[in-house]
Amino acid sequence: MRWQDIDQHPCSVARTLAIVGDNWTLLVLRDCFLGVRRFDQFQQRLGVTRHVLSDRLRKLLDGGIVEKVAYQQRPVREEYRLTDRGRALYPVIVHLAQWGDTYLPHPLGAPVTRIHTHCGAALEATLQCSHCGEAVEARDIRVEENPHWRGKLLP
Amino acid sequence: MRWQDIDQHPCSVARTLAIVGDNWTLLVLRDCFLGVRRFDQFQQRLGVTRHVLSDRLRKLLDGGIVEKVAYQQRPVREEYRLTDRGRALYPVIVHLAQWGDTYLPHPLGAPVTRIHTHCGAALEATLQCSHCGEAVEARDIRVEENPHWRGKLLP
DNA sequence: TAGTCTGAGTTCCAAATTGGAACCCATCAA
DNA sequence: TTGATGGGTTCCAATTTGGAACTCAGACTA
Repeated sequence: MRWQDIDQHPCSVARTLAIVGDNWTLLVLRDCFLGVRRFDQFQQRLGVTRHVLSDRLRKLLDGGIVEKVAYQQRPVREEYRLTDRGRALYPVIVHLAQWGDTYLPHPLGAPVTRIHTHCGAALEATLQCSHCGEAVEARDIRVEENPHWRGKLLP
Repeated sequence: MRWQDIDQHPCSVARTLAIVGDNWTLLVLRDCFLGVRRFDQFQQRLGVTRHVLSDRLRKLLDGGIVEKVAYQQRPVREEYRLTDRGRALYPVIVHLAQWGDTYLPHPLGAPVTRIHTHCGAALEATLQCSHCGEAVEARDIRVEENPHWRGKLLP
């Protein structure tokens, strides 16, 4: 199968990754959440080549994760801003950052700390069940296949 | 910059993505969490070519995310199992799946439901602050640069 | 005893994608 | 008039991928 066909897949993870699962795209998103908005700024920070960046930003646009907003007329200059859909991916970035901080620590410490502005504490995200409020680990989860795909998706 | 150099980066997200941020690797991980363990099973489910799969599994091994365990002797056959480090990536997969279910819904509904075995409810993960217990959104977070990189990492 | 099957890869080649660099275009500023 | 600036596109060589075939060790089968 080609990578470009995975957006056809019934799995939600696969369809999501068809937009953001690419080598550079999650780093572009990380930068979006740090407030980066302009093409050249992404390019300099990531060191990715310009046409790859151009292609990835187009995919994020097509997926509705960022939108182009003109920040000046004459000459028209546009920047890329996260949409609400895009901001909903924040937990993914936070958990990737936390995993890295925990398991691949940098000798000089974590480069940034995320502060929850409402309470002032450093954010430590855990997977929590919104029903019972308990912290959830992978072993506490059972996966149920929905009737239409019975026997087709699970191993 | 080459993609292969991003593991040098001070950013924890970048270093994490150096291991899992590849086109196919997060799908391999998704399958790990569904219980897939054997080379041919990954290969058939993903449709990825064998040498790409071989390469990705090696990176997951090197990153300590999976380990090889012999499930029979003579001939020795080994399977790939998640380590504790690997299981700690579960929130990433869960949030990717939830995002896909919400924003790229499949006409036939979500393919699988994750049930929290302790309480029996379908898991709906939210990003929560472990200090105050409140649900956290991207706009509620302020990023603080740690002293050593002052002025170098943030835009 | 030869032939075939299985699991887990490795090797080969053509096709697609990337990295690097240069180029383009509209506008502003000197 | 020349040169920046921002946001790209175009070109080519080098790398990576997709697809298919091959390997290898042991087991099963007739």
